[in-house]
Amino acid sequence: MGIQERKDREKLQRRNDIIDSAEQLFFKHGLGNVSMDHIAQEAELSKGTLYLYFKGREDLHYAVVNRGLDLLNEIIQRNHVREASGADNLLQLGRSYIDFSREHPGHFQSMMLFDASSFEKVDKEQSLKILEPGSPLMFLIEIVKTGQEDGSVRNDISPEKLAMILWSHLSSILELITLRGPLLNYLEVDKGSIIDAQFEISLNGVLSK
Amino acid sequence: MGIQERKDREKLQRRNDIIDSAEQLFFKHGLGNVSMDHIAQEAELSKGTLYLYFKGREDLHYAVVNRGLDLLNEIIQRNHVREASGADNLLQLGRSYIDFSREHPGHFQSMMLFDASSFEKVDKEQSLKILEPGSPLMFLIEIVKTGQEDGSVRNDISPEKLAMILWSHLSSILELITLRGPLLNYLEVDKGSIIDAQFEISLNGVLSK
DNA sequence: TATATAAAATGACTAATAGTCACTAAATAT
DNA sequence: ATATTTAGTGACTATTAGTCATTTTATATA
Repeated sequence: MGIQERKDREKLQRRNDIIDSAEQLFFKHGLGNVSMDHIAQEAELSKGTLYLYFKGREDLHYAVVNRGLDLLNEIIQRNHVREASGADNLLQLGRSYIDFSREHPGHFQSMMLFDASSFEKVDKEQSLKILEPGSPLMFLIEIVKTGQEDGSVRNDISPEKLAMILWSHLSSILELITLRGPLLNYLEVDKGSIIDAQFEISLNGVLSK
Repeated sequence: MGIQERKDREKLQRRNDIIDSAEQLFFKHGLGNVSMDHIAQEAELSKGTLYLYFKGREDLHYAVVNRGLDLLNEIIQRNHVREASGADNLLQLGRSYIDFSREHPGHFQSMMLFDASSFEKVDKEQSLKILEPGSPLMFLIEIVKTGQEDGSVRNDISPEKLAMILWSHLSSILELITLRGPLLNYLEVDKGSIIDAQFEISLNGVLSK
């Protein structure tokens, strides 16, 4: 039935239009300064319609986060070198994440500000993308495994644990730079060099000796 | 003038009573589920009175955070050994922070959930406690300096930078455990051992070789 | 084509809640 | 005893997330 297909396509399109509007406003005015009315107006729809496509504000926010994850994943996949060692790909993945935070600061902030505790408010269908194969985190775990197999990464700690540590470490520094710039300025810490330093420190602790 | 002194004392007392009430409710129901009306009721005051003592909700939240910082600082100072090497005190400070997150989970969460971007909403008077001498972060910087002087800590990176890295790294893992337990469970990562692993990794990268 | 049914969209309405302010009450000074 | 200053009150406003009875539009049917 061709009509149903078109309708599905249009529904998806409308959904994406709404995310476009939300994204644009979030990035422009900051997450906390954008109301559902505001988004509805931008999307040229009534507020009620937003709730036909999203469970609520958090669900819409998470849809934006999901786009960020897709973007990040693209960058990671693009820079991944199948033939390289696990260690090298680890380094590369880190660089990809840093690039992402620089090239898509809005998305990065949106991801950092997504409250972990509001997962229940997110529609189940899109809820666990972070845990799906192909997500940045899952891919990182795979790379750590590869590194442990080729001997370039220490194997006395489980790949999941190592991956979570690496991810948390890098995220925390990027968050520091993105959200707490004034603190770093006050302490006269250079933003570029702190990334390099953190990178060396935590990667070093993860590679084989 | 004795009357003025008593009044000042009573004012401070009232202020502390309000923080007590807020703290209690925050810890019991979670930060996001407590309204100003609720706090006023708990403190047996009218809502308007809260605004005589605090600039707004964020300011009150920060007052709770400030108490947490004081508590953390106490623990850090208690465990500090003046005669020990910088490296040893670094290790000790990390342990103190971990202890704090375990013994005062409410305060720890409250600190983690305090939005860095809302500093402007905080009363100037209590605003920059994090940057005052004697705060955990400033004390950490001092310890790193000591370590660099006694040769136990690498000195090719500024103490401020190293301190920020260490602080961010440990905070991120503790935040992971506190706010994203389900993720760790799903990945079958043990909470206790991930702390140990992260500790080893990031401390190792900071000590002299 | 005209009519019935289903799907999509609307926006006025409710509920919750942060913050304000004109007023009252209590404490202190004269 | 009265005036003045300080502390406290709670009804009110403004904002905004989310709902739902109603309307509009699109599709199916006769």
